[in-house]
Amino acid sequence: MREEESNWFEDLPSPEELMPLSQTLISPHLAIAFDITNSSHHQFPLQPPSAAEDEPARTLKRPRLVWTPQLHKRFVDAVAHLGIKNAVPKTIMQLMSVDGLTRENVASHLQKYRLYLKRMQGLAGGSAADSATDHLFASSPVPPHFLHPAARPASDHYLPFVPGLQQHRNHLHHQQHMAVPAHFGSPRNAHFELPILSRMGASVPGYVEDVESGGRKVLTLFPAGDD
DNA sequence: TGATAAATAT
DNA sequence: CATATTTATC
Repeated sequence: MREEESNWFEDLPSPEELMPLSQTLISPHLAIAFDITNSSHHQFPLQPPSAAEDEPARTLKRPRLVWTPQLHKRFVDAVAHLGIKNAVPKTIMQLMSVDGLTRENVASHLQKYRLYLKRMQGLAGGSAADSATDHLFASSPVPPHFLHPAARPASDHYLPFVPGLQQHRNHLHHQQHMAVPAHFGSPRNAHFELPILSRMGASVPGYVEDVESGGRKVLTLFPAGDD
């Protein structure tokens, strides 16, 4: 009964501000389990033949975002270069320039990341054993400035880090189609459309793949380049 | 069923 | 924007 979910795209940065990377949408399991990307087939979401209705991106609820280690790496990198002061969700999101990534996503992740840093401070020098919870965060090295209360002055920038500066030749290995999961073929699962790709203005070769995992739709952003 | 991650609400 | 709470996923 909520019709107010049609505001996710309003946070989308302008194409000019955006430095779209090559992101691939794949199933979380495969993304995390393997370090490979695998685009299945069409770059376009499955669309019902002769279906008059489209443009569902406006009213559909966005699938859960899965933070891959690579994506988190990019997040940390952005925060590091921005500095703690400027490391606000909006700025981080803009610097990351990951298509499909919303400010809410970054804000939520930032919250967890801060708690992670705080928790890590408490156990500094002692046992830094990750309790299987910080796996994601542990995957990426934490800049020293993060743990320091007043380590660096306000006018400090790690690096310029201009969006588009790290333009690597993101080679999307969309060669092989992903292996079909054992439990593929969910009985009753609606299909969701990928929103942003369409409006990116042909800037990003991102691939869209809607995957139902055992009955739930999950969206995974999979950065292929950088570092 | 519980724990964790992400989303959503305040 | 930060924090708290709720929801979904593992």
